[in-house]
Amino acid sequence: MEMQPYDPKVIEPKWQKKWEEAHAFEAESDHAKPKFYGLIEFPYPSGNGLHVGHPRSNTAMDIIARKRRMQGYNVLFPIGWDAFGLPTENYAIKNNVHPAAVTQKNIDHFREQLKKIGFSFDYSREVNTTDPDYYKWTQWIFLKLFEHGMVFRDKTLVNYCPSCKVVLSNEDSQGGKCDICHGDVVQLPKDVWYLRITKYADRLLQGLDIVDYPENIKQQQINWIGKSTGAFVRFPIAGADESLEIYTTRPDTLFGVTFMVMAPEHPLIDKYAGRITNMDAIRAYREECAKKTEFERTQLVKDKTGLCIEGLRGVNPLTGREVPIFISDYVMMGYGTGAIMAVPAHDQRDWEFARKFGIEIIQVIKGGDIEKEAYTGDGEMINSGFLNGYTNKKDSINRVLEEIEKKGIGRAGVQYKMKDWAFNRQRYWGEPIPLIHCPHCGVVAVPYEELPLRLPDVEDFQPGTDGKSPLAHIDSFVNCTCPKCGAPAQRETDTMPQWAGSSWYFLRYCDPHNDTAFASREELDYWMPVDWYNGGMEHVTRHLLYSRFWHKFLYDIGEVGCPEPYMKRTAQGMILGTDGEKMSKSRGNVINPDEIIDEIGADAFRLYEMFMGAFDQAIPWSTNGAKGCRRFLDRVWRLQEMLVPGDGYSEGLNCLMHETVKKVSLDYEAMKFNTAIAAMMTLVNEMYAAGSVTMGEMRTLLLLLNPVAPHITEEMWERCGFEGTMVRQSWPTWDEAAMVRSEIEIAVQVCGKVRGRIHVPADMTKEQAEAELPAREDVQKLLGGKTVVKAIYVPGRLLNLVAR
RNA sequence: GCCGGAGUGGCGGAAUGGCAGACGCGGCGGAUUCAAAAUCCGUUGGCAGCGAUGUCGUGCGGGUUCAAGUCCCGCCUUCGGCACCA
Repeated sequence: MEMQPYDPKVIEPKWQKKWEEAHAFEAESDHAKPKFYGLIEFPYPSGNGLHVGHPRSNTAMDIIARKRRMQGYNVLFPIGWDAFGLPTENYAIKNNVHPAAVTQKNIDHFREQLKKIGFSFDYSREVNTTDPDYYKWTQWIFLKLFEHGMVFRDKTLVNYCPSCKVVLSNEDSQGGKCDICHGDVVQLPKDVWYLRITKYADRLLQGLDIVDYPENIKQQQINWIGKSTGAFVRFPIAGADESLEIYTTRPDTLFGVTFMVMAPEHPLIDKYAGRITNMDAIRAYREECAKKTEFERTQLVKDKTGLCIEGLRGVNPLTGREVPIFISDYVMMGYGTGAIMAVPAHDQRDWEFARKFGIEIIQVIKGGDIEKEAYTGDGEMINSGFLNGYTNKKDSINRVLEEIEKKGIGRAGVQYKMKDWAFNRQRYWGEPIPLIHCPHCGVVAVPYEELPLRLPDVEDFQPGTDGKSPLAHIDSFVNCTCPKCGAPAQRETDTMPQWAGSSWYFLRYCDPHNDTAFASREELDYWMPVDWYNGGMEHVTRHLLYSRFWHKFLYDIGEVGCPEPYMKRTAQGMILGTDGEKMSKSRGNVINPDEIIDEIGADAFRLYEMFMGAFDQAIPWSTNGAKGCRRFLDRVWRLQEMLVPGDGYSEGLNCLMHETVKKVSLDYEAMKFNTAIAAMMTLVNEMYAAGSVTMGEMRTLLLLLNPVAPHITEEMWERCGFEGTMVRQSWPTWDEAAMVRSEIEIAVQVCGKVRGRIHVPADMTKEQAEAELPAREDVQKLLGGKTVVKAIYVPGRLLNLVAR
């Protein structure tokens, strides 16, 4: 009988429908079972539809989730939509439609695309951040943060994107570029709502010790948090009743201070404007600095600019020595105290500044050549009063800190590069911030029972030129009464950033339909923490940090039971265009997943995305490579023609079967999908070489391949007449004993070079082999008359003969 | 400048210190076909040789070792992240 050819267009929809009807992938309510919570970053449903990067991340977790089900776990593998955000809002403005309508359309399109790839998501737990039933709880958590003093308003210099017309957090403006439109960000003084993430800086660092993240992700977070230890020291201002406080990591160099520097925006300058004799020049310099873009300020580091503040002098609190105070934009207002003590002998930036302005350089640590550059190494302390003779940096820092505290001129302290999270956006398509401005009571929280505070319908989503959110123009939204005193009051009109909804969505998945809590504690305690979270590297210093922060806060107020949300994090590499460049519309190198699936089927598409290279590395797309994966599935399909009876493994394939089960099982766990698939390809090649496949061999092969290629394996499972569907079969096991061969082939090296191969008994010991093998005839032949000095036998591998 | 990766055939990439190049793509030869596609079989790192075989080969220069793609020291190139962070 002629066998039907492999036709994914028929079998893929067939099985997708069957799975859906059987609710095959819905998490079970049975809390007695061991659980596995696998998570992928929920997508932003953009108008462009799915790109080939989504399936790479999703397939990887899908493989793990499917394997876990077969291992007997109760698996939660959810999906949802991170749907607030500017691209949708901008599209809505441009096309004159409501963002909610755009969002719904995009979500429907995404869901349809994901279903076509056969991911084993639990669609019954879908969440959507723009759904009022969801953002009610985003607002609820915000109010909890507010209640606990974690929300504050401050007028400071903030990152502002003139093109998107929004204030951005530090995380959203890395490198001085807007994260949304990639345009230049400017610094403006603005009144902004902040979340006190810096209060959690230390905890966010410590938490990294108990989680399983790749080292580079940990490092990036550590660098972003940027903790440094040092000291705050007050330098009295000569002739005034006030001090200029500085932060330094090198208090041991206090005796080498020859000047001080303030940031251009430092408030003390205005306070003493009357005493400063060159205030006009100072004002001119400040204006010059304000005009510089982030790029100019950071890239032109070679040439330091600045100006001496005439009429203000600082006094070194340890030596009594008077030093000049400068203003310069190499000191930032946003870090430390906005002022520094300058030690040109031992800090390269101070050294360059001193050289330019002809300031004295006093060496206090022996070493280097301070005529050429600052010496930042260790050495014996000199010119440093009570510190003279100290040779250990730690000791001298401890000694000087002791002295500073004794004299009451400062204290030890820490600083972080991370800043508080600028949290409000002047845009429409986000969660309304549930706060009310009352003329009598100040800022008042919207009562919990009034949540969700819904987004009002508006005609015009365009942000105002006045820097206000579109909501500010809706009187019916803005005007309200104060919940405290009943007086007429006004609502906050800014919305939350896109990162708000994604900071806790993994909690909602645990209990997505709960309308009395964001999730019940019982469900949270069962499912949390997330066992395995896969996503992209671009979220390491944004979403990953923000959500850890929210989670730790919820933990502190007793709402969740675990201190870290994600036990294990992995990250996939980016898929590049066939030209090796990042995919982009403008380059015209975008691969459309729909077209690939249409051509080779979803299973081959999944297979190729996992096979193309190391999972965590960037990799260019290869059209032929993808076809090769389809070819492999065709070969698997045709194995049906070679089926012979037998539940076990045939003698010739027995070893390889066990080896492959082991290899594939371990490689999936390590996300080494490429080598797992290679092992299955080798097995299939050997089956062809053998000319027949037993039922038992077929069964195992289908089980191993199922997580990667679920449709074809289900279809073949059915055609082979195996029981049930594959979803809840048991994962195959291997037997180490079965993998031992009686005789093995090893390489023979002479002086480290391979000269030939011989067969030896597998159970030969090292001693035995080294004593007996050199004398063997086939070994002697390879020696070419040389005399063996030493023999080294590596069991199962090789024999190396050192010979003369 | 700092932090973290990566440099291996024509290409994507494999290799607990132990036979470099698994697996796939591409190429070449053959079978099948009227022909092509598809499929199947064989072959495929460079150089020399009809051949067995020899020889050179994992970015560069040293080193450790019986044995180095892998470990150590010193560089180069490249990608990603941060960056005047006191």
